[in-house]
Amino acid sequence: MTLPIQTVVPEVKAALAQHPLVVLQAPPGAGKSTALPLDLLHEEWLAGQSIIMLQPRRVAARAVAARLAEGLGEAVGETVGSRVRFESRVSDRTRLEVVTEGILTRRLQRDPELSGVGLVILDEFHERSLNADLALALLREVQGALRDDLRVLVMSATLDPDLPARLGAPLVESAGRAYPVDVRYLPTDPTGRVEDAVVAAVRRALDTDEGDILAFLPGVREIRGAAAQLAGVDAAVLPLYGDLPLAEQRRALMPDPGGRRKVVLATSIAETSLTIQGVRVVVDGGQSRRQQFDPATGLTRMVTGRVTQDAATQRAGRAGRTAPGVCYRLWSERTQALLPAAQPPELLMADLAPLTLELAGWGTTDPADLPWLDAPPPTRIDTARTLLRSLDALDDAGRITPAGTRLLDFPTHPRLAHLLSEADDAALAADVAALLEERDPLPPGSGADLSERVDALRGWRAGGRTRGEVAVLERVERLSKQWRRLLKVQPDNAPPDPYALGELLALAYPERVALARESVAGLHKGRFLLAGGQGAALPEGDALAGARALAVAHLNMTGAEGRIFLAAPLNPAWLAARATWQDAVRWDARTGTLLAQQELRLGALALDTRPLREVPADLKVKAIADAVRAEGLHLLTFSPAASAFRARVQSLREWRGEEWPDLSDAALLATLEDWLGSGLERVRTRDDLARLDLLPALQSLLPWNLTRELDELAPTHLSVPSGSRVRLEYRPGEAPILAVKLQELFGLADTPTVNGGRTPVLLHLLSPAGRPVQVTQDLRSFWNSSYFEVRKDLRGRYPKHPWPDDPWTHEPTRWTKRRAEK
DNA sequence: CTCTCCCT
Repeated sequence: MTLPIQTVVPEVKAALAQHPLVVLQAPPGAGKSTALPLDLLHEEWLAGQSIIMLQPRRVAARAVAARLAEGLGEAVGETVGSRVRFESRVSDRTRLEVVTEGILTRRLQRDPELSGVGLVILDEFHERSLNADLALALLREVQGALRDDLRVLVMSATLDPDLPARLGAPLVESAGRAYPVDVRYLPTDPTGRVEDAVVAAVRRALDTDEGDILAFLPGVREIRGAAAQLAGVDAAVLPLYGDLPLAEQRRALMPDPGGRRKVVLATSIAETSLTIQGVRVVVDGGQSRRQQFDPATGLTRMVTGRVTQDAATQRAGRAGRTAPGVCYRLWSERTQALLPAAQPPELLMADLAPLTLELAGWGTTDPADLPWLDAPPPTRIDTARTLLRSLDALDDAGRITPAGTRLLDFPTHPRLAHLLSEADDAALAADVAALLEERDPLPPGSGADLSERVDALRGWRAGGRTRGEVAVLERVERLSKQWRRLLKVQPDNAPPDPYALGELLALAYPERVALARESVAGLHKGRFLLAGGQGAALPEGDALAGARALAVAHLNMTGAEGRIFLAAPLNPAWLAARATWQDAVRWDARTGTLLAQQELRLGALALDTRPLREVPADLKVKAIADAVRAEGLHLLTFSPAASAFRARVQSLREWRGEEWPDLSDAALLATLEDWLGSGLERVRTRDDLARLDLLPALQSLLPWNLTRELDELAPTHLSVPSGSRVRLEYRPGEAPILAVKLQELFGLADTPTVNGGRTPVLLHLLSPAGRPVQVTQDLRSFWNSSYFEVRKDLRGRYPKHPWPDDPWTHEPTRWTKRRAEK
């Protein structure tokens, strides 16, 4: 029986002969992983060099290598080899090496030219794993700079019409091989529990359909709930998820030994990684749970969301592997159209500290320089750099340090690599690093103390009593053994010093060393402040609650306060030895006073305080300036004279340009230290602030050569015909107001001006009692017309004041008629 | 009741 891929093999060969980068799209069952690579081994352009094929999972890498070797009638390790973590099966004869993605990254670090390799195949590229994206970026850089003969074949199981164009690569398409699957939509209440809906659909399928049933749920909790509800049905109900011991996984994958129908309740592990025999019905609950990195806390957390279209297609396809099948989707056809097409690439969601360190080791200080398909977000890179600097792995320019280069020798997260490379007790470091990487071997509710886990591991390894889950302990021990080999140290089964555990954790999580908050009566102890500034609490009644200081390994930030799941006590003296005395000068907004002391600080933690005898002036000025910026300019009092000065200068800035300083609220706030600095040195309280005389400080902002121009162009007062000097009211952006009794202006034709004659004032003409009767900028037309109406209204009310028939010739006066006659 | 999946 020929495989669909075989019809396009000549096309793939021709494309690779001419292009360094080729995209192959082929659905599941085409044979692209298990047949095609063997056909490429003897191509002329390969020049006798070997092929590396990447797989995202270890199980898949081993299985694919086995199928390929079988195709040649050989065993793995001859022409076809495989290499995954903990297991290498290659020989001198190996020409095709199936490896997991991280292996290639390591190999590129050691040998950037990838000597002896002519072709790299990236399988399952549609998954867009972080390591696949990194591998592609590095390989394209190698092609451009070092190896123009190196070829890359990108293989994808789903159709992405943009991919070839975005890579500038030709596309080869192949058909797949699958039986038809009848997709039926069964909308359910989206506010209900997903396990209830799945259980109902499974019961229905047991009645109406034939064959085994595979149901998708978001996680272990929902799987357990559904399994409990299905306990009575006439079928074998089997859970399937990644953390399940291997024997139980096998029970879900194999036909039921008793010949009963199977109902497999699975997480997304059954989408691609594992194939279940005999499935004819898929029930898709429509949810999936994924990890998301939160740069604000440096933590990854689990997020449950809607399934994506490409994942739903994969899930449905599981019903058609061996015969025609049915897929029940527990949502509506309308919802289906609204689902996102695919998950974002892992690179955009993940913790980028490992990637950033790899790239620094590669010599790339700015990851943006690589030819990415989707570039890693710069803010995430910044977060990663901050962490890596705190681990002494990068310098301020983003270059890798000698200590950082040592971290790359440990194939694990840089945090754990730092723990391993800097620890005094290497045997303990190996155990702790392994425990931190694996799932908790102890059951839920076992408390947060790391030493309980170390005891469990060491007790089990010494052959004493066993606490915890053996399958997990075995995985932990396998990791620990790898670290012991690298560190050249023998295992140690003695009980460790608890403080030594805390110090190890502090190497990996420096921002999570924590100090107990002062306990408030009635509230439970065990609340801590982390050096990173976040608050976190131990579970109620935890044995660690009495500790003064902790090093926290695992926590979850749900609300304002995090929950601590794994930690070790820390000697407060150890913290103090790493802290530094710092002058702390702060404005206390509550009391409105300046607080000045010295604090023994480590990040957000203050371990001790002592009085500060002499307060450095610059710190004081900055603290008060920050307080004014936080609370607002109203903390200061602008006297009428100071306000008038600001208004005059601001008016001139509007009229004459930016040679006049900016005295707006925003500008004054931004430059507080400059113009008010020396004044702030004497301030201790909010009242001191309010009493500051701002006028001299504001005047200092005006260049000396403009002080005379200020008085000429924007005088404070104008003289009027009566002889009075009348105050002007300046309003930036508008004409200044001259408010004056109209009798004082008799005979004046032209409206007075400021700004060197360019800006007429706005006259507020007042009654003898000082009430405005007319607002005008045209005095001449006032005397000629409206004056007479005003006169008619007011003559009777103010008979002692002059109201002449001819305002042009009457003597201007500020007095009544009798006083004027005297 | 933190915990989908995976990797050096």
